[in-house]
Amino acid sequence: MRDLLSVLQQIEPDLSKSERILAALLRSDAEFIVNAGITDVAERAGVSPPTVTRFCRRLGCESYTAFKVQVAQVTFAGTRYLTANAASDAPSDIADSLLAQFQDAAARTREALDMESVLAAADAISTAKLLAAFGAGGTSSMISDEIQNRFFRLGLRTVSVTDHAMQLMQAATMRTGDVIVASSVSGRNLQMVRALEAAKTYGAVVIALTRPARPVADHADITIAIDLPEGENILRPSTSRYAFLFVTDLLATLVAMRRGDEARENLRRVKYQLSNTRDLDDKEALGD
Amino acid sequence: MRDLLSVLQQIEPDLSKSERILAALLRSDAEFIVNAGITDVAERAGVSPPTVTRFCRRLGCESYTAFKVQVAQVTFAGTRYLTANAASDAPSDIADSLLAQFQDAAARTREALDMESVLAAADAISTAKLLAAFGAGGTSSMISDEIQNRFFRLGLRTVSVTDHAMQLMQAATMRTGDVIVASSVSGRNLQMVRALEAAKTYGAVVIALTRPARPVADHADITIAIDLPEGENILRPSTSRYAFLFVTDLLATLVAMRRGDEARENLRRVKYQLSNTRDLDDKEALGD
DNA sequence: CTGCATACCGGAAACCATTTTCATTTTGAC
DNA sequence: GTCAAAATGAAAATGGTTTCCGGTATGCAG
Repeated sequence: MRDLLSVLQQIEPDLSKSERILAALLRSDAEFIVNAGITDVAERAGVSPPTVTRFCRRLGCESYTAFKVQVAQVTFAGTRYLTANAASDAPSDIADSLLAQFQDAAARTREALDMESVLAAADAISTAKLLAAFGAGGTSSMISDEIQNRFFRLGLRTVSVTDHAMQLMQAATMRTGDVIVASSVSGRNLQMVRALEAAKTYGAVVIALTRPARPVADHADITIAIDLPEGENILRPSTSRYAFLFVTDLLATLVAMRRGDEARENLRRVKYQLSNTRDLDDKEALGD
Repeated sequence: MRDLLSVLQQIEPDLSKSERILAALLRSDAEFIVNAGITDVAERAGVSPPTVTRFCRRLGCESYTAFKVQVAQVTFAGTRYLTANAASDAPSDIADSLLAQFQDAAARTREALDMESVLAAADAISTAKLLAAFGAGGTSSMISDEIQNRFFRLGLRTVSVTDHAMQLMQAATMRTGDVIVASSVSGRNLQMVRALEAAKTYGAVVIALTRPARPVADHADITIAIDLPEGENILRPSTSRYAFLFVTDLLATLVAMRRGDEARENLRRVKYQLSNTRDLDDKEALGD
């Protein structure tokens, strides 16, 4: 099933004036359309009902009703985004709005993701002799540790370094065939950049998970761009952690598939050792 | 917005015979309903159109059209969940399916969340003299560190302890007014349980983020139940990290709101010190 | 500038799906 | 068995959607 909004994007140039008004309305207030009849939509857009019908046909829908159904589907995630600002201070509204933010952050990240860089990164990582994860500061160091946690299970020699001095020292020991995954939310971690430069002179490949067009990205061989707007409420935790975590998971999954049997064998061993000492169910998750 | 299927579940016992037929049809072939008119649905179910209208009203919908829109939404979420098994090995399909898994994990967690325990936990944490985060193993230790990362910013004395021996030692030093947040994905971390027991004898309040009805939950004063089914594909990272992270964020936000000005002042200080030493934009996110 | 062809749009009528009304049937209690 | 209440469907009424068609704008050629 193709997505209504992407169809719209595609045929936008061919649209007439009235149809563009409808397109704008669809984008700005899809929820209204879902809850309104064709006459309401027509009136609000200042066009006639037949024009609305024609607009729906253009988007590949049989009828206005079919169109409405499709709008309902694509905006399901979207309406959640609208509630990203909590309706009230009531805890359950806050929970809803955090959930919306999280879902939105993940969806946007996935949407903006450049698969070619992801693939290039997965290729590099899956054959790395040593994988070093760099990151400093709340989110970035968490991601760095998480990278270590995910990749050592796949049989890769992995180390997480979250201390600038140690990053520089680690960099000094690296050589051709080694890979660094450098995470930086701001993209401006200059001390880390120094370590990356050093590592590159010794032949390591640098993969950056960071904002594009910033120092960290500029010094990387492969950049996976993650560029989320930060929320305005200082009391709210930032959503970028979810974006970084999502990319980490994607990389881990792709690398696991590339390494196939070896990854499976290592995961099995980890699980076996855990269940041996900790008396867990066989079905228990890895990694508590 | 309430979920149609959960409403259905709730009122199922009160339904009449014809309505049950419709309920069964809705569950078995929602897609058909989305693409059909009321007469088609009526015919297929062997009932009359008015009965269908009444059925929609019972489910809280204004009209059949409104009902159809809602069905479209829930089934869309459903198909997303179904695509959690990637359509193919193509990286972008895998990305989509990971995204679907996480969105689903987060939504389920939010749905199942017991707000009363969350509130009780937020109350306890916001007045804690010392906050100790316990956790061991991949996800749980990550969450433990993350709790430290989030709460120290709010002006709480916070420490993360991810080592069993240290947990026991930490527990021995705790007293009334102190709070422990214990994370355990499996809920069976027996060594941690020992530390929790010790801490309780010295008067600390224990909050557990874990599966219900397992040792860790049984030894907690407040349990926030997080109970996600684990995926079957061993190469896939588990989704429980997102669930735990979501709950952590929610707690952090609620505590931040309770602590109000003090939280704001501490966040401002952290930001100020960072921008002082690191030459960041003023608009930069906290916590890179 | 004019005339023509084309595309676009809206009014009104036709059409069709949905809903309401109301009579009938079924169910269940006494 | 009888009655009341609930459930159901037939048919009419309603209201929303689509089709048809004519008017208007736009662009192009002469």
